[in-house]
Amino acid sequence: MSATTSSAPPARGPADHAVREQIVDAAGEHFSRYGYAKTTVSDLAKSIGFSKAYIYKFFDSKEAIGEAICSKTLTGIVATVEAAVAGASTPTERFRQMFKVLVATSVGLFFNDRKLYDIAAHAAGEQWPSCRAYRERINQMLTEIVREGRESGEFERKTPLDETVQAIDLVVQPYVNPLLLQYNLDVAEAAPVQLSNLVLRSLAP
Amino acid sequence: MSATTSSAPPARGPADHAVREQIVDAAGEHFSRYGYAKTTVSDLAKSIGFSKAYIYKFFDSKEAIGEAICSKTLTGIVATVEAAVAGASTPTERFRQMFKVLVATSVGLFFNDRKLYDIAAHAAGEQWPSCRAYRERINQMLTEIVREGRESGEFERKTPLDETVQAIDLVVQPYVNPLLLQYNLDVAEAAPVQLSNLVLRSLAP
DNA sequence: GATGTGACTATAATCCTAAACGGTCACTAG
DNA sequence: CTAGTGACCGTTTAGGATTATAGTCACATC
Repeated sequence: MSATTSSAPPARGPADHAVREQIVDAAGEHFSRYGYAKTTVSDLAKSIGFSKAYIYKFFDSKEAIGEAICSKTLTGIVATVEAAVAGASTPTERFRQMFKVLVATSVGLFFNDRKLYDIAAHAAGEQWPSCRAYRERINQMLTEIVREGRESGEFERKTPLDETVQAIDLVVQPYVNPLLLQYNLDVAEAAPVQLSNLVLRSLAP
Repeated sequence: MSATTSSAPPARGPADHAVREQIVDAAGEHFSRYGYAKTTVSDLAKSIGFSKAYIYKFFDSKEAIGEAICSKTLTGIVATVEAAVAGASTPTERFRQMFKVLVATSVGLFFNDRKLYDIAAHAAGEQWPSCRAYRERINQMLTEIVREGRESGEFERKTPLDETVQAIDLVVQPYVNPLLLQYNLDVAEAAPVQLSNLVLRSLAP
């Protein structure tokens, strides 16, 4: 539930402006309903009662609007995961929970808000900044969990932290990256459990 | 360098017949050069000096010809990997080698024979029998390596064998499944090493 | 200076029809 | 019976004209 974006070129016009928010709201609605490709920026303009040209006072391009929506979507997933992880008491449980909820939420997006999912998948393919930020956020969470597990003696300490986290990141990516997840839906239920077990075995002291 | 296929509906006409081989040879040549979509079955017929109709005495469909080519391609990869693994002395080394060579060979196919790679990727997406067989073969190899490692005391024995192998399979899939590999090319060099380390840590007794 | 737009262009999507393609079948030749 | 094919059909594609869209700009209003 944090603010809109994080990185990315700060775009055009004032960063906080009622109209900017109106645009984002309208885009969220339209993109979710009709998809990115089938909503024109004229549609967006019409729905907020301004001309198309005015939109371009706030966003560099249609893609930049897509970025904003994608960022919101991914931020939402992260928030859900953070809430779930907060309820787990040990690093082991936090990892299991994080992986499970991350995948479940993403799969949920796929089935319940497919149009937004498609934007995220496209964004992942094009490596939009929102997706880089998303991946970094996941990496951070992973790092923190492993660090805590090491401090508490729950996880081994010999392997360099970066190396461990990097490898775990590679394990989870196919299920948390929207571009890849869509090809792994058939195992998206079982994989988090099985892979969590494997990862946790690899983390044993 | 083994025979043609393994599973799959046995297709039409006599299984070994000079013309069948001619068709497969011509298809291998054409598909590799011009791609699956851009070669017509008339092209194939012309290049072996028969009519299009005759091709259908041996294959159910153009797709069935694609299957044969895909099967040959994947069988070739497996052969390369088997040769490489044979040279490794311990299960640990066999696993590292298997993962590394499997990915390197697949990446090589991507860059040196893109058209054939694309067929394999498409086949993986559609779960053609050749791809099921390929995946099963990889699973077999994995099973054997883990089993031997357990017997020699190199790997832990508590976790059920199936479970272990299944999880390792999930780890390697994103880099050995042609459909997925193409999205992971940027890490295809580093991933096998990093993930081998993680997997082997998880296998430690 | 801030808010807002209509008129414009170059590119991308859409639509349409003729050609090409996958696949079948009845048939011929030996 | 085996080897082999031309002619045919329903569906998919190619590509070219047409339309829609992203994005800009000079200008208006307050």
